Amino acid sequence: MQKDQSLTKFFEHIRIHCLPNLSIDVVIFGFHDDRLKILLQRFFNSDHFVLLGGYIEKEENLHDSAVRILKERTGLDQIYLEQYYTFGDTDRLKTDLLQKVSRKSGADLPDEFLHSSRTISICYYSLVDYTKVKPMAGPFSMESIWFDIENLPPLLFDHEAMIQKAMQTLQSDLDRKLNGFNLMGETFTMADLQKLYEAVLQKKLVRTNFQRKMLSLGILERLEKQYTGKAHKAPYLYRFRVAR
Amino acid sequence: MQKDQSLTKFFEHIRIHCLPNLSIDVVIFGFHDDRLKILLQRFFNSDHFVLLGGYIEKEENLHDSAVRILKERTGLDQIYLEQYYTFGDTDRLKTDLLQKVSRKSGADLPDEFLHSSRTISICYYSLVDYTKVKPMAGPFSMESIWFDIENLPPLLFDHEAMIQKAMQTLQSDLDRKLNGFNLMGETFTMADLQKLYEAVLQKKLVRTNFQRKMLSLGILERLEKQYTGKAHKAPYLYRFRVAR
DNA sequence: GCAAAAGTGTTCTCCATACACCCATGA
DNA sequence: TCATGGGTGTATGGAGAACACTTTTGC
Repeated sequence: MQKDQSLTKFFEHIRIHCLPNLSIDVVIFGFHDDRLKILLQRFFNSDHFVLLGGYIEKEENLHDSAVRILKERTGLDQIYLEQYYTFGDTDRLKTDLLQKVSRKSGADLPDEFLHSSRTISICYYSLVDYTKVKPMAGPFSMESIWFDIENLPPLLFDHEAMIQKAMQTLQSDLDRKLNGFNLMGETFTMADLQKLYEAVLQKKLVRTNFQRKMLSLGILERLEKQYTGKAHKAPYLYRFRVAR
Repeated sequence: MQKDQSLTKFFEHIRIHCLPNLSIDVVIFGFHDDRLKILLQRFFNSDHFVLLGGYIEKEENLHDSAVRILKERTGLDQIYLEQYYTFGDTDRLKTDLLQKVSRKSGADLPDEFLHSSRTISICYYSLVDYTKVKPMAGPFSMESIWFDIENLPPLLFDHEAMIQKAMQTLQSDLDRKLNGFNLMGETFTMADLQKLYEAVLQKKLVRTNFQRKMLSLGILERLEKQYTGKAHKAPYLYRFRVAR
């Protein structure tokens, strides 16, 4: 494996072209099987995971940087991204745990990681259409995996706190910014939408009132009925009316 | 004037002890004469102003850094601080304007400013008791002045956008976090409090309903009446009931 | 007593909740 | 015709808006 060499090259590239002491991490939310999911990448070959992230090029706007990182790793364009917090505690990298994990997994981490200098991370959360994401490998990992928000694997650094704060932000943004729609596909039933809201807010909602509330927003376009072959009334499909 | 020399020393100190490419800026809100105010510092001897800010020491937590900067410049301890956004566009320093202002004012700015490298600024807003602030001089300025939010002076960099976003954040935080109280003194009348809310939300509120709403929160303690000598009913004084 | 401001009571509307009811579908 | 889920109607309660009313104060 020439992992070592390519990683060294990677870090050299970062050192030359990117801002020191800074990184971007992105909490990528998706929705599938009635559950809210987060896309994480395995940290080398360990049993720990981390958020997708990257570094900021010297001549690149912050937001553009987050967009680029996401595009590189998910193949997605036109992504919904929201900056929500910047994490900068001196002990946020938890290097003790990092070294333990690295030893245990036999990963041959470069010094840049094991004794990494202080890094401040600007965090974004992103809402994506789960079905459209094609996870791609990153420099620290061969695989990216979707995890249930309820059932996350062990995480490195302060990425658990990042996810928690992203979740809180999403919850309080959901009604105000109506951005939950970015998690859905092109068309969907009212039941789908309700399940999404329930997954984000982590509580049950009353079906009939939810329907009225959504319709009263005036942003849904009712399409034809969806006949599923199930023994009950066929639900309407809806689409988001694009603001013009 | 040995401004040049001390500034050079200051920047050398920064280069050694602080993180490169990063800064902190703080929007300091106060309330006086029924108006919402912001504390700004004159940029050298120019007619332009900037937010109070500073740099992050290499071994200092982000929040601690903001606290230190505020304490150095206002003398305040126990300050209400909230991180709200990180600004990082490549053109945010608006160096064209900076150079023009510098030439016009005859300020002899060090190269670090005129051709300053990319800086990403982590922004906080702070709510302080106006009467307790004793503005102190900073490295770039002799004077700090309170300005009406409605009547700000010309600003450098992207500090106008920072203030605007801080204002939006404060407005939407006001009801949810009930942090407006940090802008008031120890005791106050209901009319004082209403004027504060009106200044922040920039709209008139209905007196009678405002009173009921505030009292129903259960966080106000009613004290003795305040006899002002005016020819009308004396209002009660209130104090914030500290959570125990 | 009067004007001005503070405090309280009352009504109305709106929205969220809760729940009853009917409708459509396929077995 | 029955079970299941989808869609609509309706009663209720609480919060906010609007406004009438009373109380207190110093002149």
